[in-house]
Amino acid sequence: MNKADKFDDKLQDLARFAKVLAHPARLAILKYLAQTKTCISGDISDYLPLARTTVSQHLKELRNAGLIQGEIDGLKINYCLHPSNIELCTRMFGEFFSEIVNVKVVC
Amino acid sequence: MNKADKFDDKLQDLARFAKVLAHPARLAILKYLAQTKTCISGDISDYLPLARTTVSQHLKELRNAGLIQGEIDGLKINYCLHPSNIELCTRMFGEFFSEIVNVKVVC
DNA sequence: AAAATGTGTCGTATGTTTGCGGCATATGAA
DNA sequence: TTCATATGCCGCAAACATACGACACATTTT
Repeated sequence: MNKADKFDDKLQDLARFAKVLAHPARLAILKYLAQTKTCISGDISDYLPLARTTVSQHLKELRNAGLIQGEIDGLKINYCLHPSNIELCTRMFGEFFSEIVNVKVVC
Repeated sequence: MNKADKFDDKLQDLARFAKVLAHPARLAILKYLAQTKTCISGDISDYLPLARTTVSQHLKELRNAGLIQGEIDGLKINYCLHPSNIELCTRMFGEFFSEIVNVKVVC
């Protein structure tokens, strides 16, 4: 029943990124990681009003989308932003918006 | 069970915009409207591989988010982008990305 | 007045997301 | 070896999104 795959690849990729960004917890995690440079999953669940497992799931989605990466450090996992993919995402949104912003309109 | 409202207002607003953009059909509609300047719902469902009612629902979400507007013209409704809100959305994403892009990272 | 047209809303089936407790695993400390 | 810690994955329940046919409604056209 999902017809999303009948659309242009570029739009699908952008929609996938948008979906990952479509939850305040994930936006908050990205901002937090931008501040802290790196931190562990437990720090994030202390910081956010969410259970540890819930944060873990959000981290998974961010990782799947390539927006963050994790580095194992003994018992802990240090999470960081994934700069090149953040940049790709930034560029893709920028390009999309440039196509629809400042369009003269009739109504 | 929805804890999304425990987050910062700004992040919630951005997440709401992201959610609307998180479907290729809605991205396609926005691009199509940017091209055509204005068109009716039937034109869009002819253009996209979706049923008329499905398009109608997507249009509703875009309208609710303020990204498009409709003007009644007799029997038809001419849809257009909503330039000021598109610009707001562009700005909000731009601001968010500027906070997380080009962050030096340790892993 | 009757038919055609362009839309919107409703109901429904199916699929996806969200939040979380419980369990498993893996590293490090006692 | 035994215990504590950090984390991930599983499974569930509730909520939400997606797609669409059937219907209703208003405005044109005939």
